[in-house]
Amino acid sequence: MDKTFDTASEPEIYAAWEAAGAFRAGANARPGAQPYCIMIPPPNVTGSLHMGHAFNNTLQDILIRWHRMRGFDVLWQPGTDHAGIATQMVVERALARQGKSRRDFTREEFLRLVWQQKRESRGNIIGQLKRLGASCDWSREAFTMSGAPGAPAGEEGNFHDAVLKVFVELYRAGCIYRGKRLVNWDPHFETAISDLEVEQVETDGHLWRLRYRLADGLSYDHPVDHDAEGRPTAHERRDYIVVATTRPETMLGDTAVAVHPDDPRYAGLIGRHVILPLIGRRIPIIADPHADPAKGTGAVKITPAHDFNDWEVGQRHGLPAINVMTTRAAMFLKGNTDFAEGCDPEGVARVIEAIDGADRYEARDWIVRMAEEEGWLDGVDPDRHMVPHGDRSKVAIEPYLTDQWFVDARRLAGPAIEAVRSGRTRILPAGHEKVYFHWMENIEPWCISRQLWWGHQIPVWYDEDGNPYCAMTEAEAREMAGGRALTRDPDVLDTWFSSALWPFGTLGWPERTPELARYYPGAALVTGFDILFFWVARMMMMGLHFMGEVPFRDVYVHALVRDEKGKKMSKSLGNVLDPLELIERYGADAVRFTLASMAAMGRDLRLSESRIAGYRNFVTKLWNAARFAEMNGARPVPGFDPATARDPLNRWIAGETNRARAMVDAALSAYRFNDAAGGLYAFVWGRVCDWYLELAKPLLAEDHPAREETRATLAWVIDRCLILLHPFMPFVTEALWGQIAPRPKMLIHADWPAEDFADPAADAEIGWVIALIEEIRSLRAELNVPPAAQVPLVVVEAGAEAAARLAANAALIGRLARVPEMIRADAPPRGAVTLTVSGAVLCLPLAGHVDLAAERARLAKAVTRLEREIAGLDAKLANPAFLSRAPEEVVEEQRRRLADARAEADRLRAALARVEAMA
RNA sequence: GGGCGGUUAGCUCAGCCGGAAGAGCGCCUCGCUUACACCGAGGAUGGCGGGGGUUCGAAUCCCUCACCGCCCA
Repeated sequence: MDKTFDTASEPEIYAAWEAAGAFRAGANARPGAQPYCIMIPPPNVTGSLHMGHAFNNTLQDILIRWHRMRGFDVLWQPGTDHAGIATQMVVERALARQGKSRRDFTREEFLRLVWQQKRESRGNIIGQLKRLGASCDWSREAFTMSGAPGAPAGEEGNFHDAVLKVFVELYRAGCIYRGKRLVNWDPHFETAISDLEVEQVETDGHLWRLRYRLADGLSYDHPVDHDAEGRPTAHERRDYIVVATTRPETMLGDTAVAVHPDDPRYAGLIGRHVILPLIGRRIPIIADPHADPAKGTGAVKITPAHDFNDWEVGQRHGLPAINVMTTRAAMFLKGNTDFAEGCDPEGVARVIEAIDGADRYEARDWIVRMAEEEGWLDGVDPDRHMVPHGDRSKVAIEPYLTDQWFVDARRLAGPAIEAVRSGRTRILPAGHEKVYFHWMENIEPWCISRQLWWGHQIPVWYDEDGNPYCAMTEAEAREMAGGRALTRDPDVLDTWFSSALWPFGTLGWPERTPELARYYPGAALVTGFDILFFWVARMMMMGLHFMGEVPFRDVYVHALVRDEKGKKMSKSLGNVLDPLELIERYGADAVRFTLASMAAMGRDLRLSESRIAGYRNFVTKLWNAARFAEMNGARPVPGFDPATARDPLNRWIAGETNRARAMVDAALSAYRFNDAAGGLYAFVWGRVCDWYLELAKPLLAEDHPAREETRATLAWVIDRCLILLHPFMPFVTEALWGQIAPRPKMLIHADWPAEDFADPAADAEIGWVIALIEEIRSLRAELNVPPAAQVPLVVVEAGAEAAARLAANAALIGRLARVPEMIRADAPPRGAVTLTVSGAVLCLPLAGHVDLAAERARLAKAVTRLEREIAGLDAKLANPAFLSRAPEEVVEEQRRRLADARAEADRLRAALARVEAMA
């Protein structure tokens, strides 16, 4: 065996699992097994594996492998989603490099290109998941566009049917409708996006104050000074009203000015009119609570077609909505009759001349300049405010008035709220339930149409009069239309609309497949907090509506992976740790184990490379433990039961092993991955390697009577380590499993143990021996005894139990504590150092080696510490309130501690006295 | 503005249904003892963010303040 595990062999191991069909649904299931199903959060088909994916899929793989070994009927359903905007963007960018755009192609031609892109990209992310060790059933790989018209060979799933069926049924149930609404419009991609795809970005901008002249020669007194109570003390005569805005360019679409109904400053102006600068449109001054008297000037311009709040105001007051922009957020003025109506033709002509077709920001600059030149700019203040941006395009989104399709989410939300409230689906950590409820209870209509080509085209056809016919096929729609000529709605559905069907669409729905019956609902969903709304909430709604049952029992929401400084990893910050690079350097096992051990519930994790290196060392440690076993002839003995071992050491490690197994089971059942990983680390390194292997060395000597038993136990322990670690570190464990012995099954299908063995007497004995060895080592090191010095152990007093333990373990103690012999004596020899072990008085005669000053310091320090503890315990036990109110066992515990501390302090004081006598 | 989370050893973090402050990494001192130097042995290091309170007892529960982060307006 080599000295380290070669991580370059990980892909071969993966290939062996795949070749054996080890990941197939139901593989290793025991007869009558319960199903255990996890749906992978489908990564974007054009994406590549980032830390979040690595984390998310590591956790899923741990759960999956653990259940598979326990004999459940396991399905880990993999797949990708078609990521409408992102994928179309990839193809359009490639075309742009050739100086082409999608408009140079027909829709069918373009889609062929996208499918080609999909097939090329798909291998990326899937290959990366495989590199991580994800044991998904790849034979069932799904895709959210499978079976769509134009899908090439190999893409003939029926997901498209499922999506259309869901649309048609929701439409017929009245849960989907079309309407002209203000939507979040992405001017870069020229499509509507949903509320959730909008990011609010705090931006430094300005608040411009514009003077709108009052119509009809009107003027009013505006307060310009106030006394302490806020009563106006001075006024100014104005023939204009000042509105404050962060977006002057939208003024061309203004249809009112709003003031607060209770704002005394403007009370007299309500119902009057102003004349819009530049174009001379006459618009009313209205009273609406949307105007905030404390903000800006208290008067706001109202542009219903370009602002959500203004849209609401417009609805309340019956204002017209004038759209002044194109789908690219350039000014749309020429030939815009809504815009020109009622305006001064000269002004309109001038504005068209200056900024028609100009970008919204150029238009802003021009308008501000005009305001300055013409004297209607009242002032400018810097203003930091939130600007909505498209989460994909990163450009400022434009509220835009168009016809779009919406899901009446409110109707679907009810059952989804109830399911979590009643506990049919648990959200972990529970804190996220609150967030879920809050969002669900305030849910807004969901805009599901996208002005893209790549996606599920909306199954609605229109006749010449614009009447819609919603059906699964055009033929059906035509029948509904009485044979009239139809044209199909060109828009496609939001990708999340199809992802919402993932839990049942991947299992064959709308067909009633056996898989659907067996694996729905899933056991768990493992996902990041960021898509709780995008995805989880929508799966809940769709699952309940179409399956009548929740899509999963547990939702484990994990945290975000950040860089070591706590920053969110992002490409623009350049702080991205590439999981594949880390895997290349440290191996997938180390990366996985790191992620698992940092997966404390509900807390973000900061990933640092040194931590990964530490767990790479752990892989090596395990490897060398197995190597040690091999070198000592420890081979697995079929049917060996460590409960039959006689030596306490072997019985002890058997108990430790079973406790470790129980710990892992408990931790994983509660999704406490970090506890499981940390506990395994402590067990394998801290118990098995540091103690069992060392203590076993004497027993493995050629002539030792317990040799065979110890070999068998050692092999058994190593096997158990491999089994327990396998869900976390699948590669190195599988490699060792195969190397150690020929096996009937690969480790991935090994049976997870369930026995419950413990021998308290052996535990107590070995615990005592370990404590003694630690004590001796510690003393020698602190007193600067040369490592090579051989010092005997002097037994001054020993109870029956201690004497027996000493006798039985003399060889182990001698080797690990470097005491070649044990001597009996009636009193501590002069210059001997006393050990503190229970049930015996033992010393080390260090007269010749000891550094007296160091020893005196050591003892004095220990005595001081004990005295402090004794004083504290004394005070506690002297407190009548404590004695009467604290539980009996707690009081007892304190008494015991006090007695122990006193006894030890006495011993140390005696030792200190001897040292001082020698000095 | 509303909500949520964080503040524990030099660093990254556990512990938080209240009863002796923990891990990993780093650091210091020893050590090539035939599994492992990606190692072994030993060691140092903590007003558990500040202030109040509840309690016999608080890192853990309550209130409050400060700073940091996230989500929603």
